[in-house]
Amino acid sequence: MDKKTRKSRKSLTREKIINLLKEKKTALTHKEFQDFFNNEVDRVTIYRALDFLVEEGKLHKVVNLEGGIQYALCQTCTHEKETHSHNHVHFSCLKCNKTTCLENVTPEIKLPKNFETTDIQILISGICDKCNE
Amino acid sequence: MDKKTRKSRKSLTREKIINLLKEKKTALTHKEFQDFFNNEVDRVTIYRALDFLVEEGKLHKVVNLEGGIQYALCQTCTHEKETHSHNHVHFSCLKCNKTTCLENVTPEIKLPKNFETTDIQILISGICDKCNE
DNA sequence: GTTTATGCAAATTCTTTGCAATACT
DNA sequence: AGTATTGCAAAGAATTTGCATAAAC
Repeated sequence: MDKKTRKSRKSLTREKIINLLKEKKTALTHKEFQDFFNNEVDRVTIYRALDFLVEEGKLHKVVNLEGGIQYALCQTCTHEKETHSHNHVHFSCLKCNKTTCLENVTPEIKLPKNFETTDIQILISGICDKCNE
Repeated sequence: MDKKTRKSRKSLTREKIINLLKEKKTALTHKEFQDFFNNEVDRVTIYRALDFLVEEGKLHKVVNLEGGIQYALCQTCTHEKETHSHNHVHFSCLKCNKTTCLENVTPEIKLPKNFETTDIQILISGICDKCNE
């Protein structure tokens, strides 16, 4: 169904996804949702719920350095759909494996003459503050 | 076979891959190689040749904003394997669809306290200089 | 009652593995 | 001759599609 004309209803799966993301405070892959839900939710349902939430602007996709897709609940992203911006940094810790948004890091990138930026995605892998003691 | 002990031989597929990348001057996906080779080369062979070249350090993987994997021939990357670094910018033009390395752009990213960087990948999509007139 | 959300089966696509044949050195 | 490369078949993983049932409004 078309995104525009569709009327959404209460969906247990979508609620579970949002709640899990709030609890874990990290971006998760489709497989991880499946595992956390103990396979009680059909994978197709998870695929569809994730797509729905991305379309709605509640989640966004994060691509990790290996090309794997994770879904994140970004504070700054969830509010205003129009100014929905991704030029912040996604950090993936090699130790605890958590992927998070570094909301406050806003890098400056000077492009050569005549290049125009539409979207930026920055992926950093390394050790996060919690694992680095 | 192990990367270390292997002795490489002349490979038509690998040559074709390198030549195509030099000609196109853009990062390509596995599928694009297949198409450009008119399916004359088996896809498995392409997979293996690409892996080989990445291991050898001749190519590197670029993950695009949708999670698709492309293979690029970066000037700065091809030479010294040890200093092989990816913290430069990959630019993907929305008009001509070419993905290129902006070799000279070296952004400064200040991470919060106690974060340690191992690898950075920066993807920018927009309009490239050639399309922007 | 109508439309959305879900589950199951199956189709499709992407990638990897095994093995025999071929080609390079 | 010995080993790396290639092609083919097939296995395996990831994702999508179709349709019937269940749930929301």
